[in-house]
Amino acid sequence: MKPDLCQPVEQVAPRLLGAVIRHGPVAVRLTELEAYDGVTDPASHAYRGRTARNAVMFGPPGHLYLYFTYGMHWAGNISCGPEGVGCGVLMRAGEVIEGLDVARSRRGPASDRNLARGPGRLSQALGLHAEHKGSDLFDQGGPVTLEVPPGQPEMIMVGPRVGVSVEADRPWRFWIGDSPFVSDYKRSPRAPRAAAGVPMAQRWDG
DNA sequence: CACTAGATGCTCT
DNA sequence: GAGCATCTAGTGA
Repeated sequence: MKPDLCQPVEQVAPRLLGAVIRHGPVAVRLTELEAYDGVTDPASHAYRGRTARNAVMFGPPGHLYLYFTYGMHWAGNISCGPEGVGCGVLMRAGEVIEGLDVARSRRGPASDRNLARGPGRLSQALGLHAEHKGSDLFDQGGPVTLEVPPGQPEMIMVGPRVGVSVEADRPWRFWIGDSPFVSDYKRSPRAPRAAAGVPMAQRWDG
């Protein structure tokens, strides 16, 4: 089924936990997602307006926004919000559930737990790169597809996003509470110290 | 196990 | 030129 990706992005992100992204033989069940909103969120690539890089986020919802960072990693997002609004959900981690042999060969010596734990690793395990920019994830004939099962995982957790230097306390990271296929929290060294009373992880109740 | 330094190149200012 | 929604390999315990 195709969920409503035009709800507020911090409501869409938890809704997509448990979804399965597939590229060829490799399928990954998403265990950890982060919301980025172009209007209210200075941590979003879309906050400063449309550019060549982030244009996919301003396009129709349900497309793949891929960006290259740290000189060697691709990170994948699901574009959200109506056309003209730059929102996205970062796929931060997942569990490889099909195509393990292919995923392992792409990931070298990594353990199975680390095959897709982290945005760069997830993209590498799936074999995503420049040619998949902008793919329609809900086009069954396209190279990369997303399948969202009805219902939601039992235990959803929420806490601040990993690695952002601004808005580092905003609790817009969501993950499946009992999954081992989830990142460790790491605060950006450039971010100011956490404000008092900000929980690193708490149960999410939609 | 915990911690950290360095790699590496695209994007925007 | 600065910054980056990261990752790996290395060290030390």
